[in-house]
Amino acid sequence: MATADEIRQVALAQFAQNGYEATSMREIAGGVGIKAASLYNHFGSKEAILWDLTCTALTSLTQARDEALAELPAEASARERLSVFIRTHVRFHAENSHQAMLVNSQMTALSASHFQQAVELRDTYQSEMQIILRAGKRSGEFSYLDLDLTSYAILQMGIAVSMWYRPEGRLRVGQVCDVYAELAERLVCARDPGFD
Amino acid sequence: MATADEIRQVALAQFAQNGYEATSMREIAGGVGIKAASLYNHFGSKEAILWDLTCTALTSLTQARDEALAELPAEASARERLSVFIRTHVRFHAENSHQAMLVNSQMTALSASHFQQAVELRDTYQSEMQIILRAGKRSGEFSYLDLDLTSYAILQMGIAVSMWYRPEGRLRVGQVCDVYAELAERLVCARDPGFD
DNA sequence: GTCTATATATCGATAGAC
DNA sequence: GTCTATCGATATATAGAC
Repeated sequence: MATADEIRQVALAQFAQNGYEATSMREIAGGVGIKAASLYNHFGSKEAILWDLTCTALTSLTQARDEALAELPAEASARERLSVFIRTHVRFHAENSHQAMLVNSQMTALSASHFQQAVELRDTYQSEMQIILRAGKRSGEFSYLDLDLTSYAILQMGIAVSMWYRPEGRLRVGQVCDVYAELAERLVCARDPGFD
Repeated sequence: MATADEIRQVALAQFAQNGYEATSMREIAGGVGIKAASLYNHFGSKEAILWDLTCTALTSLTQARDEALAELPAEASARERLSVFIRTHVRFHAENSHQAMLVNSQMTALSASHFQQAVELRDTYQSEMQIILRAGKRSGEFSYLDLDLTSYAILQMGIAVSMWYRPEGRLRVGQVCDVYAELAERLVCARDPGFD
């Protein structure tokens, strides 16, 4: 593997587990097997590493969701779209917990400019959930009290999976996705679109 | 206010907003209006401040929940108990967002011994949710696929309120509690206990 | 591209005067 | 209980040899 990628891998694990501020360039270098000064041949600063990792995490998450939704037929119901979204969302947070924890708790360590860009990427990702919820209410499939709060609740349930899921645990990742798809449908009182 | 309490107030805000590692003793002292060395007349170390704040936050949260549940009659239904729990939970996270964010993202900065004690306090708090969910399933009020995941989901929805709720926002805290009580009931398919 | 050596700054914490 | 002064460690980052 290229050295830059080894640095990404080690830094991601350490930032996610111990926090950005609590991780030193020496510790990252030690994990790679080089000296701290050599890191600067690959990244201009410590913050540049964090920004690289944050960008990759947010775009990977969005791309995974977009690819999954693109496989649905154009006439797919809101219920189907919600199911695909939440399953991809939960699977990503289970299988990429370090990337998820980085985005969830280390973004404040970014520079002001990078932080703003990261917030925009995250908001773009989350806005698709509200589009689906609105469409489902319009079609009569969904019923909910508040769009913002319901969308936050659905997304947050899945984000938390990154904090407890372990591959060797009681449930396979597919089972976890099944449960959360059911929970999300309950939050919007999902009904079959042909119910009327 | 006693100086120790002023230190608690300033440190809580700075730890929650910028993170424990990113906050220096000089910055805390500056917020109080004293010099960094004077902090050590009130707390033995920086970690002692974090531990003090974490303990207070976790016991306050548990106490608020216990007091609210204690006001219910002994024969209260699981549905009523869930409603009181989630409303107290959400209200605390909305009105004490700094304490909530401290517990949610700075606990890893504690010493190993203190971290373990904090995890136990948090688990004790969360276990009551599972007791209510089990009772509701037994009585036929609730229906859910997985106890652990459903309880995580309910608690996590409310925890996230601390990250976005603003007193000057669109909804009063009471309205937010109403919406989340409804969302929690949906997650367990809550029905009136006298339905059969 | 990695190394040693180092610059410069800041960290948590202590000593001792007042 | 607050202050000034400072210790020793460690931080990010750079310079220059190889």
